[in-house]
Amino acid sequence: MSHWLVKSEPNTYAFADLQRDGRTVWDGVRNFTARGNLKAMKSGEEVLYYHSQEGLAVVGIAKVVKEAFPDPSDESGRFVAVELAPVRELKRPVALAEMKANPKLADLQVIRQGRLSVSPVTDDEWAEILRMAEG
DNA sequence: GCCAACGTTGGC
DNA sequence: GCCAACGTTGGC
Repeated sequence: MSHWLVKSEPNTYAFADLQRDGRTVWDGVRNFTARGNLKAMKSGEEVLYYHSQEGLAVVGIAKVVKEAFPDPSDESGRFVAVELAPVRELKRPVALAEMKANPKLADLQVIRQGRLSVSPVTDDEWAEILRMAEG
């Protein structure tokens, strides 16, 4: 099972919106690296939910409930979407600044490549972020 | 609000 | 196929 991280601007679609909706189509990704990551997601895999622009923290865990399919918002047919459902809110948000300050997370892809909206998280990184959130 | 980083587009 | 120009993202 792989783990992932997705970014969303909370004033556009916050984790609370996902909790309210129950599930959502994760569309609008227009970056080929991110597309590759979306295509690699398998049902049931868990995803860290990061708030960009405002919050700047991982706030919750979601899971993949539908694997990659053509992005309904993309007329070119080149991009894909998945569906995500909420798992739970973290006990405590883990801020980007904390992750940057943690040597165990030095290779976290979202830190190394800040603009990537969908990125993989290794098992060790996943465990470390959850430890930071929940002890 | 600014600016750096970087991915995509399009002309050649 | 290269590369300059452009647009967008996202942290600060």
